[in-house]
Amino acid sequence: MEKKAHKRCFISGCCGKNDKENTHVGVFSVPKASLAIWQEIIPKDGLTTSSKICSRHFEEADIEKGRIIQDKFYPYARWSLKPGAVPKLFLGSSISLPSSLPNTKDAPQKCSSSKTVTKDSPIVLPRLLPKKTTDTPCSHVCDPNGSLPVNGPVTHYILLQESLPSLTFQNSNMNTQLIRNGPSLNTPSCLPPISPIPLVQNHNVGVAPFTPIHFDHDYVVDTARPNVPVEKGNSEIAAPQVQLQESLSMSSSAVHDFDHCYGIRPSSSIPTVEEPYLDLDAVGCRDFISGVRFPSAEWYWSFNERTKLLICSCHSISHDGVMTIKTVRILTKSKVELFLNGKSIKPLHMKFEFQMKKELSNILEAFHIRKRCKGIVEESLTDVKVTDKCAGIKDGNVWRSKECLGLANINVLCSKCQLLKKYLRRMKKKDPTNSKDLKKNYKQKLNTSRKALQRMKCKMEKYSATINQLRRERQKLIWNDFDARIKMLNPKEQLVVKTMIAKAKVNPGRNDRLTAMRYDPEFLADCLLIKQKSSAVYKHLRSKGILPLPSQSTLLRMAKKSNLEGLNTEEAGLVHDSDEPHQNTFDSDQLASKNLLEENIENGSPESTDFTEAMSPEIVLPETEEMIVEIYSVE
DNA sequence: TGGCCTTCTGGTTTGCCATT
DNA sequence: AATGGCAAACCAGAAGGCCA
Repeated sequence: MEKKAHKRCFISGCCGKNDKENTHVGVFSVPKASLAIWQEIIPKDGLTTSSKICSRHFEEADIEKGRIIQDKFYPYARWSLKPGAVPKLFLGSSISLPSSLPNTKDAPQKCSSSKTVTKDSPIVLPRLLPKKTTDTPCSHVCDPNGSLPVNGPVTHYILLQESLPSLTFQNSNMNTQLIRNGPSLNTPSCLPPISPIPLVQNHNVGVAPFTPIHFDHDYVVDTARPNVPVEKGNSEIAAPQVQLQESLSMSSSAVHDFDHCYGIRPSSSIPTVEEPYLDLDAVGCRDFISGVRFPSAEWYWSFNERTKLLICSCHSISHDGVMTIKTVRILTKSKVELFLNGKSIKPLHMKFEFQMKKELSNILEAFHIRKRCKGIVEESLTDVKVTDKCAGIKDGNVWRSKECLGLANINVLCSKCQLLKKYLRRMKKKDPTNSKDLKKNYKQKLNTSRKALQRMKCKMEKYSATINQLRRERQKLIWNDFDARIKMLNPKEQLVVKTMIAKAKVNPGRNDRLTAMRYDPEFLADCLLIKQKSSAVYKHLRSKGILPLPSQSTLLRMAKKSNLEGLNTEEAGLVHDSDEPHQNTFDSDQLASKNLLEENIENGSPESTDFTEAMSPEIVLPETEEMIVEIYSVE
């Protein structure tokens, strides 16, 4: 659909909008404020505010096509001209841009981009342009399938970075030809020589192809080895086996593959009797026992002719009703074995050999005197918890050693049970649950812990005081240095830093609002100036935290207040100290604003005709100008 | 072809809330 | 009560679309 003429560019008649290749071409209206300037620049008569000028007549820098946020470009749906932008390119009325002509719509649009003028070039006026170019609307036609013939001076090119590695270069006097995927591109000789990029064999990896490789670990994977029999030549392995075989009296011909070598000894419990057993008849037995004195009347002899067993026994019943049977068996003519309730015992400090009958009588006497080990009957030890490794056995409320000797020593316990008793007492101390006075122990522990806690608190207070003192000293040093450095800044910079510090001291309320923040009036005045110059910049500076700027409503209230107070600029803090040797960073801006205001006055601005008259409160000025007048009226 | 309307964008004003 | 902050409503200018 052909664009209507009134929407075409006033200068070239191009359509604007999107061309055939969907390349966006903006069309701008003539700003009212710039109409007079544009009429002077554009030689064609009849330019009105309703006229449209396409973007091809403006430099790229004058067109806002989007914004960059965090290094990412976000294009505007509608392009706009920057303030003060004027058309500079192809301003001749008779010229028609190649890609914008209605009758050359099929011409590729990319050519137009190559026909523009570089920024360093002067403004191209109509007289500098070719008088007649309509016959050859595009002097160089882009052929996407072939090479690009250049019939005229080419001003600039776009080099694709990703194409560089695959390019080869062919130098010539005038042009350098770039070959990329078949089609060749001509580049001017003015372009700097492009050094070929070394090809890297690794794909997409910046690693040198011959970088030596170092492994962190060395693994040797070996195949599974069969179970090899032990060779006889290996003495380290074979020796234990031989030893084992010898110890076990096993056949030496057998081959074994043992992991461990254990030596098994014969039991030592088998009594080795060197002397022959007592072999007496009744008469001989009577002769043997004659002359042996009994320790008491309970003792008596007994002899079994069949088994040739000669024993001397004693049955006694204790006061608690426990029967004890002590037996002395005559093994040989010089050895005896003692039994207690049928169990062989070997009490300490007793003899088991004798030479004379008197010595046998002494053995019986000693055996008679010795009392039976009663076991550990202490009530406090009945509930002691022991491990499985304990050598004691609990029978009812009586502890007894597994190796109880049967006969007590001096006390009522044998030596084994005596040891067990000590052990049980130790376990009782270790196990607090076995303690009767558990509550007492806990109280003692509690008191001990309280005392320890008190000591720790005292230490902590002492250390805290030390830490706080060190912190204060450190802070003092920091602030001294900080103050010294701040004083090196100019007053405006000091004000900014102080405002930042004040903002940092404010406790953020709900929603992180710094409602307790109080700005310096002078700082607020500067903020208002920034806001008046560019609201977008102000928002950016504030949102990004570049400067500690107040909210817009704050600025507005401040401005209103200053107006309501009868332009009392000093109270409103809008006046800069004229005696200040350092000029703040906005002085140049204020000067520019002042100049602009004066220009408006000279041009017959309806607000005022004289600068001094603008100070009069009767004259109603826009707030922004009023602020500027306030500032410079004092200066 | 000119004018009107819609849409988009940025700026301003207002009201409400929270904190000191 | 004073102050700061935020969000929504409102307004203005410019770009683009539509229509007689």
